[in-house]
Amino acid sequence: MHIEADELIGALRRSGLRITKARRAVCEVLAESHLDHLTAAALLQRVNERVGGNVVASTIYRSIDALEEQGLLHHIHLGHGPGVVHLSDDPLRDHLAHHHLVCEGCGRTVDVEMAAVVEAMGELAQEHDFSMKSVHFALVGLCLDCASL
Amino acid sequence: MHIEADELIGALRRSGLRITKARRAVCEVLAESHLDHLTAAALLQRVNERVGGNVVASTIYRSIDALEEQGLLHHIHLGHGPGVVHLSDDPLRDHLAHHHLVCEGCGRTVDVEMAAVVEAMGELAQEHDFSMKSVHFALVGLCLDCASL
DNA sequence: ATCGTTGCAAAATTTTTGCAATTAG
DNA sequence: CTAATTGCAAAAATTTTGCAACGAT
Repeated sequence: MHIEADELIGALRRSGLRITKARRAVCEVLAESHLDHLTAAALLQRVNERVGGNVVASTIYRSIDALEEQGLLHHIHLGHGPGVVHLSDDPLRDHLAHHHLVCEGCGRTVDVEMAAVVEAMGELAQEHDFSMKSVHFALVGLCLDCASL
Repeated sequence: MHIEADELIGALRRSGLRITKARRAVCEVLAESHLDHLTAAALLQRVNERVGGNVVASTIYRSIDALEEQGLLHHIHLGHGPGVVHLSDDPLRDHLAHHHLVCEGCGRTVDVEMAAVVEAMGELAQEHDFSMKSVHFALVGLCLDCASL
C-alpha cells in the first residue's frame, strides 16, 4: 500500500544519489512508519536510534529534500508547529489522497477514509492543467474532547 | 459571502477585547482581501500602509491569535514558507471549504470550486464527532508552467 | 482607574546554508 | 578518483514572549 524502503533506496540510486548509512536509515524509518506523520525532529530521533548515532538535523532535511524531489515523499504543515512528512502513496496500488481531521484544540490528527472524493480531485486537477502529486486535506475544527472543554 | 470588518470588530468587542487602530486595520485588511491568502508579513505591510505606520509583527500575530480564538480566522501552512491566514467562511451564507491547487514548483496557489465535496466532508466530520470549523484542502503537484521546466 | 494592547527587543523554533572532511560508487 | 554527502556551526526565516509604556472602555 505504501512505498517500501527498497523502492525508495532504488529510486535514489537510479537518480545518481548515494546511499549512506543515514540515508538508508531515513528510508527505512519512513517505510516503517507510514502510518505516522513524522516531524523532522521525530525522524531524526528514530534515525539516530536506529544507527546508534550522531546524525544531524541538516542531514535529515537534506534527505527529505532528496526524496521530495523524486516525488517519493511530501511534507505539509497542518496547523501550528513543525511540518510533517510522509511517503507518497503508491499511485499504482492506492489512491493519492491523505485526509486528516486536525483538532485545533489538541492538534490531534485523525486519518480518515474518503476514497470517493479522490476521483473528483483528479478531474479537478486535469481541468486546471495541474499534475497532481498528492492531495492533502485538512478538516480543521475541534475533536470531541476539545469541544467539551 | 465572507465576514466583513464590522462583524469582526463587533465579535472582538463582544468578547471584551479592545479595538485599537492596529486591530481595526487588521480586520479591515482581512475583510478587503478575502480572496487572498495573506502571510503575516503581507498583512503587516498592508496594515502599515493603511495606518501609515509603525505596527510591528508581534502585534499582527497577536491579532491573528485573537481572531483565531474567536473562530473568525484560520491559518494554514501550504507547503514551504510562512503560513497564510484567511477569514472563516460564513457558515450561514456559504459553505466552509477552501480548496487550493498548490504548485510545488512556484508555490502558486489556485483556488478552485468544488462545492459538491463539501457536503461529504460535513458528514465525515459528524461521523468522527468533529465540529468542523473549516476545510483546507491542498492538491499538491505542479502547475503547467512548472511542469514544463 | 482598570486591564487589554502596543512596540521593542530578545528568545524560541524550524529550516537552510557554507565549508572542510568523509565516503559511496 | 570524483562528486555526493556528512557534521558542524552559523545564519535565515517565522513565530512567540517579557515587559514597561500606552490607550480603550
